[in-house]
Amino acid sequence: MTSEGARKSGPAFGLAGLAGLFADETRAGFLLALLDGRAWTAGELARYAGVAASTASEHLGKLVAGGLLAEERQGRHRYVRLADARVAQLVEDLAAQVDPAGTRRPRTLRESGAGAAMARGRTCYDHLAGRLGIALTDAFTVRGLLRQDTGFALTDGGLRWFADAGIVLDRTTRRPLARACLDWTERRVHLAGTAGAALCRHALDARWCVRIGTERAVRVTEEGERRFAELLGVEAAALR
Amino acid sequence: MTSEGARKSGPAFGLAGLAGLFADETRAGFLLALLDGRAWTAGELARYAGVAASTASEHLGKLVAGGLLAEERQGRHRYVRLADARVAQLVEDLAAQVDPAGTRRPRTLRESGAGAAMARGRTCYDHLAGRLGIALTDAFTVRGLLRQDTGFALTDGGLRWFADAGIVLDRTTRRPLARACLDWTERRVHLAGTAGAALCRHALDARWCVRIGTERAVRVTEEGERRFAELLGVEAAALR
DNA sequence: TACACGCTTCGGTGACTGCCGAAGTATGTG
DNA sequence: CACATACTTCGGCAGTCACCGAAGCGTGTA
Repeated sequence: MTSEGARKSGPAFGLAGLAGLFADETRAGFLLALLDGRAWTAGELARYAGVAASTASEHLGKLVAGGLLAEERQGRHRYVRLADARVAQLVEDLAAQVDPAGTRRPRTLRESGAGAAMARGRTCYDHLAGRLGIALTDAFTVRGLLRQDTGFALTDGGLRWFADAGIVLDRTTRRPLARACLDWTERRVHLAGTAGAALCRHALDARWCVRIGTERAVRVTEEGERRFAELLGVEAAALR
Repeated sequence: MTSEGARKSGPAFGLAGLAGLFADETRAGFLLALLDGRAWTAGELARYAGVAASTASEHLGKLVAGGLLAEERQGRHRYVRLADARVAQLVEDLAAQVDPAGTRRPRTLRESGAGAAMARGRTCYDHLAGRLGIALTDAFTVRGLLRQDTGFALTDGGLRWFADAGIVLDRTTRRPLARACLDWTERRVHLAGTAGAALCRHALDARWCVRIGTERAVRVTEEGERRFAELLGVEAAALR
């Protein structure tokens, strides 16, 4: 059974084939790194994972062929990012299944500096996560904008909230408006889906939050504290 | 880096380790077979997958050690089943990501006899799936019992429906009451979660549905047709 | 007690795969 | 046109892993 040539952008051959793409430490590291939603170059990923450029190149070839990554060539750079929100969700789901036991303690410890900022607030693919994401999600819930007791869905009040805040929700896609994403450092769910993405995008555009450095950590600005207090009744202290 | 002895019921070492458990055709076949929610013996799985008993035994050891399967020894039999609903969901999610392209056409064709019954109605771990599951989910939705436009959650009317039907929902667990499960033959979502499981259990207990043979296919009884029409306004034709 | 059966353990084998460095190609720069 | 940079391809190596059959162990049956 030889390779038969790259199947056209299709997903891997089967459950086992798909899982095989995740089943290598280096590739898994790539995917987790790419969970920040940004595009990385092949070289960045190679250095990040500590492998030779040639090795990274081969891994990227498999991930792209398997449909997990999208690539974009710009000059001599090869930018890759997660193919879509479905893939991001899959990576999250797998990671959430794994981390419950806290298998990553050493790493959490090692990077305690950057780790603290990441725990406070960060992006998870295209929505807000960390304590920030959870605080906002909790605020939505207690104010009756988000219903979590019988599933996970925005209420009519929630729809109004987005409209009032001037955040447009694209309701034409097949992606769910609201979905729960399990934060694997906090073990709590936060708002993902179209609404989570729109909120995150708006928060960054309006500078309610800003990215810290090149990592996916984010910090709430003073403007953000004011707006979150005003619109959701969230105390500033909960965002720090 | 040797095995260091089986980690106590803990999940696999990391994302890559977990994925590695799925990344073998035989093990993946086991997991998909076990998606019926029943307990299989080691021998049954070995014959099903077409491998030697010794090979199956080794695979089961890994799956159990990785926390994906629960085992129960009875005399000279070793029964295994999916460890819990979280694992079942993970298998579903992976499978759903893979099948979009219809990679399994040949198999669908080969078993067209049993396949037709499976497409009509079946269980997916602990809830109803196939056209039956989708028809019921649609009925819930159009009657305002289930909200899918802003996420996926039962409405208050939905809670009343379950109460009126005499189906008790266990709301003490951390498992969500309602979740969407993507059916990978129909490419449509259907009701899973605590409510989906309770509905399925009740439907089987009350003989609204009966299992066909040893497979996971189910058929709606005449009593079931009456009750589904009465309680949800579903036409009998939609259930056949 | 003898035998059948289900499962497990063990040794060996073949295939696969991740890794590297070296050489090659394409792109941007002095 | 050289030269540096980013990536890819190739050959080779080493480790891992799925597989089998044979032998062993424990359970249920004649």
